Amino acid sequence: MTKVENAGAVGWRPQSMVPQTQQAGRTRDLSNQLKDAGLRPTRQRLALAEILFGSGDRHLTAETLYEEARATRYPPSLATIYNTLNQFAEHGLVREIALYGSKVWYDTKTGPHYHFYLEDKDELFDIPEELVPALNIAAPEGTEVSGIDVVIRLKSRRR
Amino acid sequence: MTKVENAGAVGWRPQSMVPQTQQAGRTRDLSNQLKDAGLRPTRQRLALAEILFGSGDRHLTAETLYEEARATRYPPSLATIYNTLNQFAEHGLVREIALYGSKVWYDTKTGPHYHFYLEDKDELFDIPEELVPALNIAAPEGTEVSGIDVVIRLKSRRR
DNA sequence: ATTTGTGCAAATCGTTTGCATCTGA
DNA sequence: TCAGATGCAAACGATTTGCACAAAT
Repeated sequence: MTKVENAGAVGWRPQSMVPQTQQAGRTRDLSNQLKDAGLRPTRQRLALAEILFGSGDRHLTAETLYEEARATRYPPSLATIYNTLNQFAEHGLVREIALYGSKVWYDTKTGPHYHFYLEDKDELFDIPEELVPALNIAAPEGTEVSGIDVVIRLKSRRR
Repeated sequence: MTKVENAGAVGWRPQSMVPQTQQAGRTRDLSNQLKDAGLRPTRQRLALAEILFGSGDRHLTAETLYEEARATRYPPSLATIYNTLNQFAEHGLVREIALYGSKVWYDTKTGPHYHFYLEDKDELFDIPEELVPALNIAAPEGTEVSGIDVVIRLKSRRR
């Protein structure tokens, strides 16, 4: 990754958390959502926002998003996908997810919650709230918690 | 990373877990430890094993290990460092740690436990057992837990 | 004598960046 | 008008791989 600067956009944070006008995601709304987050609603950003926030919560990688976006009216270049995802993350519209050193995943659900990662299928999904016990671990002296990442890796039960 | 095959060596696992003759890590022991794990005790592997298991638990990246290994009698090439770490991981001598997309970390402590990651310093360390509540989350139908990764990110408390 | 490991350099993969060109306010 | 976006291709950093050579059994 090599992104020391942008280190502020990972995991959930107590902070901001822009209101996410899910559903009824008309362009108007998405446009405002972007503005509220301090981002200019450009064509490609709207295209991506539509994909990301148009329907329920999503878990995807830059590559996945790129593929989906190719079908839209203003398909962004791969570079723009990366740039945009980073910006969205910086502005709290999506959150990054910690996984093994390969690709970075993005989650449109920004609040605190944990994940299941299905190894065989390379799929990521939320762990239902009710299954998660509160994880109240005291931070060491002089530090404070900036985020908590929990990933439970799963494999299909061997026959 | 691009390592779909070797996907079996991550995180803690209920399985094997070769006995780790910590302390008193004489070459003899290390050599046997490697043999027990099914790996030929070559010079460079011994050099790495010495660094990894010679003293207490360690958390490091390929780069870190490479640097330390340069000082030994048979300094392995960077490629060998990577190959060896992968092998060690596959054979349960070390475990990989899930962090944000940059480098992969390795932990010489293979049993189940979680981590604190100090963002400012790019340092990783264990969370003391007693602070960790058991995380008993039921795996979805047709799957079984293959590993649990918990990382609590910390930042120095802002003055 | 075989099999396995090692080193080097080249190759890959995910991601970032420089720069000339567009676009939204 | 003009700061901010976008696209492209080149640059990058971490990791893997192909192949000729060396070492372990």
